[in-house]
Amino acid sequence: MRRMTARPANAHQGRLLRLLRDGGPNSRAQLGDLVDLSRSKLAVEVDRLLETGLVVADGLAASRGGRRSHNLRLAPALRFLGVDIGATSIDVAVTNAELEVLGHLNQPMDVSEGPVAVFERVLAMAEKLKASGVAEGFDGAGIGVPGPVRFPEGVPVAPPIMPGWDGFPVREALSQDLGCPVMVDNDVNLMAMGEQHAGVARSVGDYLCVKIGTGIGCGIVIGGQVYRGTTGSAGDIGHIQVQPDGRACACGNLGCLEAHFSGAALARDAEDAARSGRSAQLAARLEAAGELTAADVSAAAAAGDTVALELIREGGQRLGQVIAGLVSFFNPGLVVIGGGVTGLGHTLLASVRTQVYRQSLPLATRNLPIVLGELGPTAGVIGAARLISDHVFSPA
Amino acid sequence: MRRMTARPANAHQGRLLRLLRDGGPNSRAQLGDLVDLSRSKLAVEVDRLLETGLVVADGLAASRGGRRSHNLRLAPALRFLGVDIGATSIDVAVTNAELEVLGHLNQPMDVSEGPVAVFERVLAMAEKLKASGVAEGFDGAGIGVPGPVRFPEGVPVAPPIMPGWDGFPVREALSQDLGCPVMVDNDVNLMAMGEQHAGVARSVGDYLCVKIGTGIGCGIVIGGQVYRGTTGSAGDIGHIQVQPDGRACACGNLGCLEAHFSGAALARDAEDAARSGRSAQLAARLEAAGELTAADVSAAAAAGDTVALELIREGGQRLGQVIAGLVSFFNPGLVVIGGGVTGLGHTLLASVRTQVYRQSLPLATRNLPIVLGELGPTAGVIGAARLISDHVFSPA
DNA sequence: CGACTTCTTCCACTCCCGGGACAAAGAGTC
DNA sequence: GACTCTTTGTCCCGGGAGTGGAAGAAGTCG
Repeated sequence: MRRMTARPANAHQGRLLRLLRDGGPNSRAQLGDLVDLSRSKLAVEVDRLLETGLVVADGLAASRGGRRSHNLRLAPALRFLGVDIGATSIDVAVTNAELEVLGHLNQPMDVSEGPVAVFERVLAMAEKLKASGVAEGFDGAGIGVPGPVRFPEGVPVAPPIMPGWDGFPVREALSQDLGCPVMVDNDVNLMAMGEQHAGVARSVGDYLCVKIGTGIGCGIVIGGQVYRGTTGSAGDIGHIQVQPDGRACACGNLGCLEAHFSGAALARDAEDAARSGRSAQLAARLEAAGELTAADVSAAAAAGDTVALELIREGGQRLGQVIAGLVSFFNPGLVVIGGGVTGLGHTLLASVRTQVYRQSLPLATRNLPIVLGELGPTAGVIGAARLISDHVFSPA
Repeated sequence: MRRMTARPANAHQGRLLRLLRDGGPNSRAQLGDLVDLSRSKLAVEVDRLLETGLVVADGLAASRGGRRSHNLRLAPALRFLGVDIGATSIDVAVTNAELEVLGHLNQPMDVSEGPVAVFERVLAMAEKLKASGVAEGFDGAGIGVPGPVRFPEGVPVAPPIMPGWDGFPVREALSQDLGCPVMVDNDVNLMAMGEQHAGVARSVGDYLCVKIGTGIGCGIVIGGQVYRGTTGSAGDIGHIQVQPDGRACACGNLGCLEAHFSGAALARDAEDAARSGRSAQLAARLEAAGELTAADVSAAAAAGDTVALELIREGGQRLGQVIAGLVSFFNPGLVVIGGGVTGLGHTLLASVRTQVYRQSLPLATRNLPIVLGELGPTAGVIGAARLISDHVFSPA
């Protein structure tokens, strides 16, 4: 069932919609303070938005000393679908027009099973959310995939960890199935947008968002906009060399960051440590589970296991080395570290900070916060919703 | 003598001025094809520009099959001053409104002599150019300095190689002395703008411009605009670590790129090679001149000296290592290498290319040209003129 | 209850802009 | 050289967008 969502007729209306999205319900007068339009003009545009149904009246606003104003808010029935496809799991969430998460599902699934199987699952999860009553239909969907994307077309290109996805028309296909507008982007970029919208990066124009999961990627935000590079592969820092003649990487080179530090590398190192008997804790966990993950390392470290701590510390140093270079080059106003292994938390952060503050130039690091993402697994889905809402809230 | 240059009254006029600057003289009709304005509107704006004197009529245009059109061109008396202050020399040039260089002077001078002495010299050079008849006054001046700049104010901040320049109000002071608008930027950024305006980077939106001089810097161009970072120090890649526990750098760290490869490092390596007797050629040059520079290495390499070639090859490898990382991160559409040691030319280029194509991901390098800058020492001054012309040709 | 403030609506006026009509100037053809 | 066709420049009209003032509605505060 196709749902015809109205679109703003001009840039002013788009601006107003985004203000209502980011700032919540607001009165006409307050909007007037923000947008620099004459009262009459503002009234006209608001009336048109009310006509389209994108905006509705919502009671009286608090008085500012005189006549009380009527509040405006985005249509409460608007729903966006945020989908974050990771290497080994899928997150699907439903948000309202203000991008508040109303329902969120997570299921393990290997992305290598291919686009058809994955999207079958995604659609099933979306149906489940609908059935739970949080949505009747969707006005747009944002999709994140763990690899480079040709953004305008919404098609993955040459994704290393996603065999079978190269060239699959994700945007086209899902737009058909869901009956609503769809945008596709790299999962890291979406995390960056999520942290910017609702997380630690609010009010920062230029920043970097490093996501450590199965691999490592970096979202680049410039002037509030995600920068994607010439072919859509910007931020692909997992294969920067951190050690000449270092470990062999799946990409064919030696010493890549990902080979030395990432969810996958950490798990392998931990298993090594367990088998060689260097860490009793890790050995016990290996015994119990049959395999180790980054989460096990995190737990062991929290329990005081020195080998686990050392692994994290060393990884943070590698990561810090790369980030230091990027900071010198890009001079961001903030660095956010997030992703699956954020559980490593402050041990990792301390190690990264030490390395960056030591290696980068003082001018670039003087006021540079390096922090953990605060949204965890919802960063991706919120970013996805944000992506598509930017699209829906822009004139066609 | 203050020269009051008119400014465009609106964005349309600015657009037209920049079109005339970049495309040369043009007829109304051709401009109409480019700007998507109605003929009436275009006529009005052109008339106003003619009134201000920024644009003048210039004979008849070639016929396109019907009535011939009158050509328009930017006022032939407009003059921009481009100043490129390097670590050890100063370039000053005068351009017309189309940014063609009408006169160019170069003098050796050490930037460490301080801003007052340097600008005295700059003003003298500007006077000399005036005296030679290429200009009567200046409608704007762009200044490049070898260090980070707080761009909006036009003030150098914490420049490592420019003691005494920190906080010196360059823009303010020169604007007073020259009696025209002045903009200040990092020399590397100006080189990037120069190569974009008149060099190899025409028609490329996102690219990197690596300048190798006494130090090493990198201009970052995104969507045709220079990116300067949060504090104006973006592109400062000279102190990215290329070797853990490598050579000591003036900045206090170990293994910085600049310590291993730059004009200064190359000269030092060459002297070592000469003294230790490994290279007869270099020894002879050292004997003759008393000291060696990057140019000597370049000349020796051209003459077939294997030690010099090896130095260049090794340096290119270091540089390529860093560029490979930046390419993965930034995914540019082009990489330009320029600066004083471009004389090292194709030996260096080959070495860099090898390293980048081997280390970066195929998706990022698939269509990535890595080339030498084609403007040489004029890139900086043209970029400076471009900077200020963008300012002058924008509505106030 | 009255003075003052804030918010909303209405309206007249201005300005911008697009497009059509027309004239001017050239090219090409016979 | 006359004629047609095309391109270019100019003029004018009408529609639409936007501004700011004024008046009215709905509050607060003393």
